[in-house]
Amino acid sequence: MSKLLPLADPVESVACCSPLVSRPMTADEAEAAAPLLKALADPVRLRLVSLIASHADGEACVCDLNDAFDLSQPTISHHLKTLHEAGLLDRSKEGVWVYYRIRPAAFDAIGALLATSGTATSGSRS
Amino acid sequence: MSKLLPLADPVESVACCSPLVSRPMTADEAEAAAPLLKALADPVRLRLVSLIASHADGEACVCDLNDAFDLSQPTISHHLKTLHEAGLLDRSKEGVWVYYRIRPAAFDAIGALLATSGTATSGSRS
DNA sequence: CATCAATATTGACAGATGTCGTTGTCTGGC
DNA sequence: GCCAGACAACGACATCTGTCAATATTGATG
Repeated sequence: MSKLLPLADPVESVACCSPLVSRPMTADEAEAAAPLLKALADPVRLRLVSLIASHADGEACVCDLNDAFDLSQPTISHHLKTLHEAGLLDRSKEGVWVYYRIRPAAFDAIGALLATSGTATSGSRS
Repeated sequence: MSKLLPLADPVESVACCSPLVSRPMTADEAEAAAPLLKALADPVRLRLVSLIASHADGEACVCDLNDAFDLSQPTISHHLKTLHEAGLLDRSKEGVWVYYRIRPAAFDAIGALLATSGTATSGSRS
């Protein structure tokens, strides 16, 4: 499920001038992958994800997140919803509080995507 | 340059419940990183990058790219400009033709970012 | 039950984005 | 010098997005 695109065979990739990926993305694959990146492509949401990831257990309460921004509560709530609907965050309610947790699989998928699109797999020394 | 955020010490990360990253992203870091993702967060641009990456040498002529889509030439040109301005693609003119090439460093940066935000570093088994 | 605190939902609005048609700018060939 | 082809820039337009204020919902508590 995290295999969005087949990478070219490692052996082949090492050779001088072979393509970076074995075949281009299909339109459907692109349509499926774009929403994940879109959800992440906002400074506020990036920080939200980062904040949650930097908490112990990779989960954080909305009340903590609200305080980290100068934005209104509904705005934060909206961004969290966006991330949740994209499948990047899990939600769980505990009493009055709501906790959001990083969903690792989604980030793995994006990682695979990027390794695919560019070169990021094994850190090219630029 | 590709180090957008410091990961938690590997040693610590292995321990049960320590944070995934050593510290959250700053607002400035997020503002800097978001445009890269935003440039990539579009189905057409994803396919463009993918198409270029799947060409030998990781470069492709605009004329080839235009034919792969049902969109107008100006639209493709616009998307290529977006990717170029985000630093994801390099441009070079050869006679009448213009070639776009994957810029690996930019993708490395995004890769580091994601390893940071989520878990994608070492393939978590979901 | 009344009230308060934590989140979500709704509605509104300015600004960004994707697309197109048209026009402009090169470059190479006649 | 002129024309045709490859690509970029411009202007227009509909849609999407981020934000807020106001309101609703839900759970704990007195």
